[in-house]
Amino acid sequence: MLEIPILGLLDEAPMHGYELRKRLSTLLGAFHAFSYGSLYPSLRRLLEAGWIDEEDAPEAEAGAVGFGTRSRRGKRVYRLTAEGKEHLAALLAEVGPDAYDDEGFGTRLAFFAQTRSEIRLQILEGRKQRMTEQADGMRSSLARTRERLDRYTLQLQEHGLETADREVRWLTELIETERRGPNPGP
Amino acid sequence: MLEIPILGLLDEAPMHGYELRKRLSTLLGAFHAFSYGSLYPSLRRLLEAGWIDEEDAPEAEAGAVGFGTRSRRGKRVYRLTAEGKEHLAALLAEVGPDAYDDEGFGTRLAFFAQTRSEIRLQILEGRKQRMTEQADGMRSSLARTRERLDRYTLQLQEHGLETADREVRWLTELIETERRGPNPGP
DNA sequence: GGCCTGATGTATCGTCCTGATATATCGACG
DNA sequence: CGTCGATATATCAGGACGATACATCAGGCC
Repeated sequence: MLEIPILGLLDEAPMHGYELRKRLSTLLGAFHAFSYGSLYPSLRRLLEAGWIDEEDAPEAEAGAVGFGTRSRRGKRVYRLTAEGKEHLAALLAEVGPDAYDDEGFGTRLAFFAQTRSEIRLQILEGRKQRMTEQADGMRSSLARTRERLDRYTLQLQEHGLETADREVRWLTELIETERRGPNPGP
Repeated sequence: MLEIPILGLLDEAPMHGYELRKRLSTLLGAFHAFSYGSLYPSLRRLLEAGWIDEEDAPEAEAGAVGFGTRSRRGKRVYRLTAEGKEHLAALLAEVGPDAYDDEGFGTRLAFFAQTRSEIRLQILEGRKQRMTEQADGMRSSLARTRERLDRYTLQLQEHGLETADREVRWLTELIETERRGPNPGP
């Protein structure tokens, strides 16, 4: 879910929902934006888990601070807790399938600066392997069916294949750069 | 939802769910695969709407053919109805926002051969405009924040931007090809 | 002053998808 | 004859998406 991006952004500075959403849209570029329909429920879950808490906003009224009942115009500012910081570190250091798919990889890369170089390399290699497999799968499927496809389906599949191949090359560069100049960890 | 790809595939030949799913995974290449959790409910909805019906499978038993109760091993073969064929044609000829986003465009392109050249051009132009706007948004956001971004976030955003730019160029080529050699409609 | 628009800000709802899981049959291979 | 992988259908819990509702606030405009 939105665990990593929310915790990651709150690690930089306390923030309210609206601002989180704006930052999320630009942060991930290719990896789409998220709607309020997922943002606010996520914040609630993170609150319940204790990873974040609510900072007293200057204008906030006392009494009746339940989720959804707010007397004055409440700007709800969220902040990362100590447990949340630990949890975020654990999530970012996670290697395995989750870290290699589109969303898992994208969100982790966006917060790579907060990880050790060793972990960064493992995630990059895992993602590269995943994308290589995907590209090879598309390539062989295309080779098998090429002559049966109409012009448009063919264009669609070739474009998809080239996109995958390009990502593999990009990852290769990232890996080489990482090996040559291993930035210090967080 | 899965309306277009299911109807489109069934238009080529009657098929059962499992085969639909296999064809869907390869058909769309870049535009991800779909799970059974969305496929079977979609089939049910399409049945209820009357766009498809169930062909008698040779081995199928009589009585109790309700969805979910099947006496013998039931290979349920689906077929496009006349209304379904009309509905599909209407969907494919739809121009507007829905036809320009990732999913809407991908699925329509895969069945472009069943559309008139005029519609094809409109959809390609719409998609191109959409992607151009997206790329420009990323470009200006990147220009504004470039110096504040760490190396990894920068790489992520630049890769996303290049991917968007590449798609615009690809669409430009498709449009030119379409204008030069307007394939006949279906 | 009075009005409107657009940005800020929080929140929920219906519809649908995803990933996991359960169940059963079929063909091939040793 | 047993077992393994492919074929095949189906459901469930959890959660995402898009739309929408509702406020406040700053600024322009007459």
